[in-house]
Amino acid sequence: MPFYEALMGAYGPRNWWPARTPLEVVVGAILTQNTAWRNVERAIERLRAAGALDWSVLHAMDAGDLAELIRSAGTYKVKAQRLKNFVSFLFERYGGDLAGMDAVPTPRLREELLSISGIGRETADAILLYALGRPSFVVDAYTRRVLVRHRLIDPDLDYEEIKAVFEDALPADSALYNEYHALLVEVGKQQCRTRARCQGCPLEQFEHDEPLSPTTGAEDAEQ
DNA sequence: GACCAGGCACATC
DNA sequence: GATGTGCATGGT
Repeated sequence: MPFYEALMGAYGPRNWWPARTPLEVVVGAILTQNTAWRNVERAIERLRAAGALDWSVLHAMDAGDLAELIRSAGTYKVKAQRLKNFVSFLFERYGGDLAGMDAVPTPRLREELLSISGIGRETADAILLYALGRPSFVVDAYTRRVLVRHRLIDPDLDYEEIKAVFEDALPADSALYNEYHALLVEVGKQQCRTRARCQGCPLEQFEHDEPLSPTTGAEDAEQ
């Protein structure tokens, strides 16, 4: 698995997602939409101070009050409603407990999450992977940018197609997906940001027709 | 002051 | 199906 190992060798385990509980992962996944993580952390700390990191509290809270608490995360009125949408879904369908989802197969659960207004593909996959431990690969702006810049994928693949590149190539292992995505974010943050060639990038050798990286490692999955 | 940051829904063509 | 726009804060 050279591509993965190149990243792992360069950065080591990342220990993503930076949240304490599954609830915080869900909240963070919604708040970080088009937003720097630092601003999300501030919002989560305000929620914690307000005692609002609790499904029942969030369920009972007025959307306007919630919006004020998460102001630092930007687009706060929109995100407050999106959080409320998720919490309503959680109570209506699963009794206000994420554990209620345990018996639901991942593909169906993903469809259910996508049916919630404000939960798109990346947010749904982040919740599935990082809050629920499901093997659902997360594709984000960094993933796309890094892979396109190193010519490992066609630039006009859409979200689901990029996701499939990984999921078809890798064993359905949530710990692996977790680490892989975290590593892609790390290299995306540090490299590949400008149009200039990535000097010293751990992926520098993975250009042009290098063996399509994410697929290496597939061998273990098949059979 | 422009531009970006771990998107998404909605309108429009 | 593809593209454009609003949402809105905080860092560089």
